[in-house]
Amino acid sequence: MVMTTDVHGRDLRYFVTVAEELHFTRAAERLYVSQPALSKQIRALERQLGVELFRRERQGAALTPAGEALLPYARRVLEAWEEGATAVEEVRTAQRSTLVVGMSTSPGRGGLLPAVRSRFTAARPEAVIRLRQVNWADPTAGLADGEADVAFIWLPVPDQDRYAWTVIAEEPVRVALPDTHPLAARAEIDFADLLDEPFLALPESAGPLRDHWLALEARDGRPPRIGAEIAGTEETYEALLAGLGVCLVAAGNVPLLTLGGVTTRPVRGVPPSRYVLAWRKDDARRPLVRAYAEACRTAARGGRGLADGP
Amino acid sequence: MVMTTDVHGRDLRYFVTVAEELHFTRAAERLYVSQPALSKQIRALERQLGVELFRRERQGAALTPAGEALLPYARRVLEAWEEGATAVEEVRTAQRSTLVVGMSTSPGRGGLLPAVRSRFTAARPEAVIRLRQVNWADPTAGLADGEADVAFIWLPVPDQDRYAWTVIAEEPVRVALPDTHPLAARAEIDFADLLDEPFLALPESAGPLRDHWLALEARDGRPPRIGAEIAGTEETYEALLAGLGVCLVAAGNVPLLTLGGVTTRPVRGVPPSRYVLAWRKDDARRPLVRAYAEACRTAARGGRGLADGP
DNA sequence: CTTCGGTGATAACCGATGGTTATGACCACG
DNA sequence: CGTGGTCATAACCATCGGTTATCACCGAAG
Repeated sequence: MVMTTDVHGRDLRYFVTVAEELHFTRAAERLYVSQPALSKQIRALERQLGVELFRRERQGAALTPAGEALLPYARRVLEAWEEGATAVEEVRTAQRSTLVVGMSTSPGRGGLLPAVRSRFTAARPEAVIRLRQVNWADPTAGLADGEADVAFIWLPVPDQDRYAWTVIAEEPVRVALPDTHPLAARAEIDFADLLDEPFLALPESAGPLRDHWLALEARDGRPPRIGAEIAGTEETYEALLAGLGVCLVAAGNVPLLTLGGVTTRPVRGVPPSRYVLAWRKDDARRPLVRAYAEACRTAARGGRGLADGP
Repeated sequence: MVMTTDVHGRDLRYFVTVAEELHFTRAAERLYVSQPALSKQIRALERQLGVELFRRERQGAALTPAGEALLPYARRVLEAWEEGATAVEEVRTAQRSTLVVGMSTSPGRGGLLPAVRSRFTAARPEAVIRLRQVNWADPTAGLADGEADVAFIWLPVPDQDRYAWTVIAEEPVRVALPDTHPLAARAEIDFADLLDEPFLALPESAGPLRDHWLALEARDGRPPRIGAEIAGTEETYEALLAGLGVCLVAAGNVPLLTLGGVTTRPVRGVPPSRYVLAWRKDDARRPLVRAYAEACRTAARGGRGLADGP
């Protein structure tokens, strides 16, 4: 196994140009460098290879056998790199013109998504939207790991200073119970009456959001009973039916759960939840992100006093 | 046309290694560089391409789509370069193990060449000798332009300080004439009697060697008449037959011309000529050159007091 | 024979690059 | 809650790759 040292693409480009011109000064002009710089680099390449590539003569240069041997490979190297750079460039532009929208569940809410989409597409006709449903284990719905560029999520978000958002809705909280649950008979429920109920909880990794849906701040320090962990709509529905526990749910999400056998009731004593479109602060300047956020504000009929944050 | 900037092969090697390890620290170890250096270089490559190649995560790194796209091309670039370097290396070793022997005419002289070859091959069995006949326009028989590594030539050599040599023979000079020439009747000729004869001369480019064979130093400042220029044995023979002029010839080269119709006679008043094996001083350390010179010394029965020079 | 124009090589210099070690922020794990 | 692993950052330094100015060389043209 021969150990070959690395080469700078520039040196090969210089070499090929000199090989084409057979003239250092002219090649230097074509390359927009000074002739001494070119001479030195070619010399360095020769030293690196341990062989002369050109014979310097009065009226220019001539390829040595070694130079002759190298030339086609040098061209191949440059060509391969050019193709690689182009391939990357394509990915780059493709990803610059597609926006991935993360969501934990369907946003629903009376055609919110189509409304945003049509506004967004009007502003950015060339852009492509990809929706991506993300497991509830990730409270940022894909923002954290770069899977999504923007995301429909519930506050609070962990790592608060890495994200910005605009509020879409502030919704009262209801409790979801199996029809068979004793409390299901009541028209409205005090959260105090739920303190001893087993709760369905988001995975640990959801951090403060898990606490939020357990209404930790309304429990006065007493730890909740966890009936099961849930990471998706269907899971939750099945867990409710199975009587593993109850759970809080935003008013706007109620339709996702009330498929039969499950009821929801208003809850007193729990603050409303805020549903937001969020993005990484790093991406705040990306045109597609800005455009989507703007589309979202207007679609949610901005001006109702809903604030951006943080 | 997209303008792609150059890339250093090292950066691609770093990239490929990280892509294989998916782990900066391990990759840095494999590459024998520090982890910060690797991080910085990858970052630089990403900045150059304007795109992230890896997503840094807790337990290592993962390729982004752009990185995924680049990887195969990066491998192709490295591979192409590896092949190119190998090709050059082959040329290098080939040329290091072949010795090109330049000569203006066949050295003849009773099997000199086979004797040198056998001695040389005994010392360097792996080496290959290539003989190369060079036009008389080049008095260094190919040393000057690199066509030959060693050469059998006549002194004086131009650019004296660029070459070294070992003397093979010091031979008396004769004059070659057509049989029909009046002077051909004499057994021996004074050079004074040749002063007005037209001479066959080497090309201008032969420099001092041309003057030598015109015996300029024996003419006392009177310019010679040039009957024709000659650049090869057959040319010379034909020119002599045609009566275009006479010419001086070393005793050892007489057999090359006396094919019929041409005679040679000893000349008084012209110093003997020295036939040498010469090489570029730059090459004085090359093993093959040294070995050939040594073989030449012994084959010419060194110790007869023939000096090396300069 | 000298001058002149054009070749590539060399020198002196300077900012950028690519490496080092030391350190930090972060997070998973006992 | 330390501890050990990740990658990133900082400060520093030698080398690299470029510049301009200049040289040595040689062929062509006065």
